[in-house]
Amino acid sequence: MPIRIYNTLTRKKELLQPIEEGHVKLYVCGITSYDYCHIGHARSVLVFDVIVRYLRYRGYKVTFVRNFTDIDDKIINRANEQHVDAAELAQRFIEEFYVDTDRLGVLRPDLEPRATEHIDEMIVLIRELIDRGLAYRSGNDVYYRVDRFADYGRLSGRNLEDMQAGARIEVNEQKQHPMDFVLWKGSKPGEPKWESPWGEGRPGWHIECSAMSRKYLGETFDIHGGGKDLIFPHHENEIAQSTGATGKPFANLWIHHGFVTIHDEKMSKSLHNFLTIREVLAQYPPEVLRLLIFSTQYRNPLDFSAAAMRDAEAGLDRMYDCLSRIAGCDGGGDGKSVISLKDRKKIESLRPRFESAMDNDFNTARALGLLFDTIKVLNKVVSMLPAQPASDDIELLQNGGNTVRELAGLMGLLRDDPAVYVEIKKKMLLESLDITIEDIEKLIGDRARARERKDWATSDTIRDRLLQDGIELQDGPEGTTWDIKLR
RNA sequence: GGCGACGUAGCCAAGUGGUAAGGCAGUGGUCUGCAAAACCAUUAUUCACCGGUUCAAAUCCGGUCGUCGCCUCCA
Repeated sequence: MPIRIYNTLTRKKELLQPIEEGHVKLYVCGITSYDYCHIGHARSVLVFDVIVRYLRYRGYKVTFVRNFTDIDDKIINRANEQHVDAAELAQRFIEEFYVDTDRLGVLRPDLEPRATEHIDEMIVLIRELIDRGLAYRSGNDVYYRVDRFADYGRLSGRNLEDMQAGARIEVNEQKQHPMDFVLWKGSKPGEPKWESPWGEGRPGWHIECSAMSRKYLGETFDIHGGGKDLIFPHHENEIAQSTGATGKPFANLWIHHGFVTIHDEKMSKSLHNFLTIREVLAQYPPEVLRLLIFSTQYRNPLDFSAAAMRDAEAGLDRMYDCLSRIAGCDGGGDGKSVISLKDRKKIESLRPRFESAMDNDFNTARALGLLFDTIKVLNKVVSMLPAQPASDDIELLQNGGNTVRELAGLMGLLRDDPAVYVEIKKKMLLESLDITIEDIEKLIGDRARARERKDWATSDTIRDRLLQDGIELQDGPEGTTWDIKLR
């Protein structure tokens, strides 16, 4: 079965047909490193993480390049505010980026080029554009001449007239056309700068991706990705630069994911409504955020809220509980199978159904639904099992559980041992409560003695008291266990 | 103003012509001293609204309303 991907350029789902048989070349726009990453960045990183993992699972070789923008106005401004060196600031937040993405269990790309390490390649590209009449020098800057590039606006579905009509751009005397964009910026005193044929300066934002993708993936490659907000102007300008310079198509497929919203508004630095990855991970296990993000197809908006995280957490618990239950079902005998043909088929057909969901534009929401659907059947089977279950049934359960875990793993889910997952969560939640494990255990002991004398009033008082602290008691055949009550 | 996306149960969310996946919450049951947890079962005659095409529409076409995004830095 072929993989179909929605292509922003054509607004249709298209078959993935790598230029080089079996080898997908993917370029994704990474962060500008001047601050901590928010969960919108997390979505970007996680969406491409699952895409890369899935393509590899499907047998493709994937060369995955994601850049760091480590020089730009925002970095310079922030560095000035904090009285630090711009390069140091950029380096620091690249390191913080790794702290966050490592905690999320994100695979590192094959190559992570930085803008400042590719100034020479950018200069070469700008020269080519000047030679072809697509760029011009103006003062200390170099600009791209948009009206010379016939396809300008194709990716974002606009034309120059429309854009000018609604443009909120300030008039710049240096530009021949208001929509022209800067390729090289002459530096002002005190700013980071590099030598160039046009004097000291620094590159414009868009040119780095054209230069670096060309260097590592070639003039034409398979997939270029990023957030929807990059379609215009960033990706539009990349196409103008790259195709302008080479005369060849740039990327064949463009993947753009939707935004994370809060109260249905886009999360962004300028609106000050963002939550950083680390703020969220201080409250929830990383896989909860992954589950939330993959519960919606990547192109749709995703509204973040505590309620949504709670739901995701409950769902993840359900997944782990199922695995843990299956792990407890060992020792098959030669009893009769209790699994119906229908249930057996459902369990055994998970993989092809999962693949067909993912083949259809990486529909993780549907894929997760299939996983839960299988979990429902697995749970049912476990509950039907007699004392001496048939070894065939045990084998089917274990295979089913293993398949669930393997496929969930493509989304970076169910990677913990179920028992470990529970422990980590308990520890995390206990830290936010005003009670120690010793206190809890002492009260459980008191209550056990009360229960022995059938003093239900005392027993219930203790239980209620603990519940007020967020501790939930569970009486079982082997004594009383406790758990943190979910938010 | 231009361009685009979306509107499916209380909430989230699949479904892109063949008679509504899944999760959370709710309800009933099993279990329990009573609970909780867990498991099982169950929950939309209907897909914003109005028209049209079709044997058949949540899915296609036209219109209306609503929400959001891009056109400035943004994942």
